[in-house]
Amino acid sequence: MGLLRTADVVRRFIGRMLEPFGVTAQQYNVLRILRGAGPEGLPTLAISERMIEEAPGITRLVDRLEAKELVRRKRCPGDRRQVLCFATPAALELLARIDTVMDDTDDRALGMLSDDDKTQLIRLLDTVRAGHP
Amino acid sequence: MGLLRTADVVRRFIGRMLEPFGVTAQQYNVLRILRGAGPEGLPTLAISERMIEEAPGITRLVDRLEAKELVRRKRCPGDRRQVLCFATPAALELLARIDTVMDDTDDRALGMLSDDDKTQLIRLLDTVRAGHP
DNA sequence: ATCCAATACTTGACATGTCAAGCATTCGCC
DNA sequence: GGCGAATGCTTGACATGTCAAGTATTGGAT
Repeated sequence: MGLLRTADVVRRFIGRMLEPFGVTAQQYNVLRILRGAGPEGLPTLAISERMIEEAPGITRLVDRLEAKELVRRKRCPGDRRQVLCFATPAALELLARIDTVMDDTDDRALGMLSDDDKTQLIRLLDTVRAGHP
Repeated sequence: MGLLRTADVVRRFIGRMLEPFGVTAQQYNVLRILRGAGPEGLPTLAISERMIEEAPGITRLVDRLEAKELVRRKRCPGDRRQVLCFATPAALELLARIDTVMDDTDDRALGMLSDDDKTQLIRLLDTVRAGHP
C-alpha cells in the first residue's frame, strides 16, 4: 500500500512539473525514448517494451503526440507491418527545455533521502520486480 | 523511475488477483473503507480522503459500485449536501471471500523481501511521502 | 431576513490503462 | 508457391484519474 501511495505522490509531482510544457508524464516518457532511439526511429511495439504499458495505449499516445507535431510516423519499408516513430525537431527542442529543470525536479522528489537510502531503496524495488516475471 | 515501475507491477498483480471477483483494485479499496466505516456510512469526500484520489473519480467509482449493488447511497439528513455511502451485505460477503486469499496475495507480491527489508522499504517510502505535503 | 462565501458533490471533457477483436503483413512449412 | 500461424498494430468498449465548471445546501455576516 505504501508503495502504491508513494508512487502516486511522485507521479503527480512529476505531472505538475511537466504541465507548463504541455505534455504529460507518459508523453514525456515516449519522447525521451524516441530521442534515445535517434534518427532511425523506433517501431511502436519497441516503445511499449521500454515503457510500463501495453501496445494499445501507445498507439493512442503517439496519435496525440503526432497531433501536436512532436512525433512523425512512417511505414517501415523493410517490414510493412511496422510503423516507425521519430521525434520531430520541435520535440527535441522541447525536451532540451525540460532537461534544464528535470534534475531539480528529481532533487525535490527524492531529495529527502540520503545517497545510501536511495541505493537501498533501488535495491529493494529491484528485488520486488525481480519476483514478478 | 524504479519506484513507478515497481508500483505498476504490483498494481497489476493485485488487479489480476481481484479479477475473478469482478471488482477492480480501486473498487475493492472503497469497499474496504466502507466496511471499516461500519453501519454509520461515510460521506463521499471522506472516502476520497482515505484514498489516493480526487472526488470526481470517487463519485463515478461509487456509481459503478451502486450499479453492482455493492454500495447504497443516502442523502444525509443532518446536512443535505452530503451523501452517505454504505457497503451492502452483498459487499461484506464479497469482501469476506476476498479476505481469504488476500494474505496469500501479499506474500506473493512482496514475499521476496525479508521482514527487515520490508520494514526498511516502508521507512524509505514514508520518508519520501513525508517530503510531499 | 438576506445575501455571499464556503462546502459537498456532480458533470463534462480529455488522457491513460486494459482486454478482446480485427486487419494487414510476413514467415514457416509443406 | 500457397496456406495457416505468428507478428505488429489499430479499434472499440470500459474503468480510472484530473481539471474546470455547475448545482444544491449551509453558515455567517450584515
